[in-house]
Amino acid sequence: MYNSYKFFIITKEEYMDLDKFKYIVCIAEEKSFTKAAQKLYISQPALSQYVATIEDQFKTKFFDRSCNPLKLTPAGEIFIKKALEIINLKKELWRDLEDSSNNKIVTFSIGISPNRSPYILPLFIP
Amino acid sequence: MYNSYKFFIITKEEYMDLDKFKYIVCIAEEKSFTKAAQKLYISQPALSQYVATIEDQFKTKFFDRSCNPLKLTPAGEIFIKKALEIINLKKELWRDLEDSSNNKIVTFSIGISPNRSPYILPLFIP
DNA sequence: TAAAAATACTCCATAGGTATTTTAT
DNA sequence: ATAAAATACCTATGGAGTATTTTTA
Repeated sequence: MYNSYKFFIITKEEYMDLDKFKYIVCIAEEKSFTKAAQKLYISQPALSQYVATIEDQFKTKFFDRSCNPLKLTPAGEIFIKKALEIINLKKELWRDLEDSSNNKIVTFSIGISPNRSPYILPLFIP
Repeated sequence: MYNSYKFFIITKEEYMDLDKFKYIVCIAEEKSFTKAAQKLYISQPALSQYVATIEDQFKTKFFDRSCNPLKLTPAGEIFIKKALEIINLKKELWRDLEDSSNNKIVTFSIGISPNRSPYILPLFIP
């Protein structure tokens, strides 16, 4: 008879910082780590390390550094495409929440006679 | 004559960890910080702190804790809705990259006589 | 009064910095 | 030879833990 084992495979969850997707996008735009780092106000090594980390996570290279200027790999293309969609949704999220937050702030009650309100209230609507 | 000043307003960029969006979703589903924390395999205080941080960033509350079970605020509803879309796009990103990665792995060359290839090659195509 | 969320603190993992080396034109 | 990316190493921020104190039904 065989022993029975239970394995709990702890897969360290990938780390996905939405705001750093723009790092990859910026490198692709600038076609350079150094220039992208300047635009992003971070150091070039920090950017290289970030890319290395995320490339390791996906077990793929996003950039072909063997040519100058560097260019996107097919995986890089895929990443950029979806990343832009995600970044866009994030912006929508921010906008929606700011809208709702602003609406909340300007929510107030006006004491006004019912027969005059049709003339006054439209003035408040932009 | 007045002195002239230059102000560099450093707005600490919001921190958006895509993978933690599910924290908010989970709390909404479980209607409880404690239960959500258990499901997420983190401590309840860690979860409370995360929510506090992100609520501060958005300057809005996502949950109304004044009732039991707690419920989503309007801002919370907005967050969940967009967060689910973003989480879904993230899954697509993973899937797309894994697809491309798998394709790369199985890319190989076969030495085969041209006249036999029409019969053999189809066997490799799923 | 009991269950759940918030607070206080501590610790450590890691993002990002500087200095340097390696690589590619 | 020069410019750009990678590597080595260090520091400090903040995410997550334990212990404890408010809350609210």
